[in-house]
Amino acid sequence: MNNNIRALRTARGLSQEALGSALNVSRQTINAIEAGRYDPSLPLAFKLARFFALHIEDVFDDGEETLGS
Amino acid sequence: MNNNIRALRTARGLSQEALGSALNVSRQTINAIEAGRYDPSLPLAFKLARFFALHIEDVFDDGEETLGS
DNA sequence: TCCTTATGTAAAGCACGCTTTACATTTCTA
DNA sequence: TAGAAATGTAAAGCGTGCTTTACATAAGGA
Repeated sequence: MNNNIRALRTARGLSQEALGSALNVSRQTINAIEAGRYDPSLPLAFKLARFFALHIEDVFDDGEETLGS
Repeated sequence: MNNNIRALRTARGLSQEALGSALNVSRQTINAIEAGRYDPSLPLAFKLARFFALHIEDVFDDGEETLGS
């Protein structure tokens, strides 16, 4: 599962720590997700997408064919 | 985390077993998710939403304020 | 250069997602 | 009303999501 989190975060000038704090997760969790070491839980995926005002499918990509919009 | 899976599934005349098979998960996994006993992993949430041709946010609801569309 | 901030990563530990096996109950249908 | 299909649920076991603690490295500002 790939994701855009690093790009979205840095575009907003946020550190991993700041993003983690905003979402109530540790900076290591943000780092691991950005690095692709593991996928977030569904609740955390919701928080991340909502934080960036995007759909989950616009933040994460599971590599399968996507919907028309 | 609430979800519409039971309604979406039965609207299509599928058993839990049939849906599980289509997504390569066990019927117990479908049952547990429908019953709200646990949330699916993010990859399984992608599969479920894609199966029903919906966005993840249209299948699952984490109870927080949602986006404009 | 020194200090601070940011990042990368590792280990131990706990909680949960998903499996298989198994059994009970409900519901449909012949 | 009997049998089959569907559903509900439980337990054991494995992998992983996330935590805290800890240490190392990189980069920027005074």
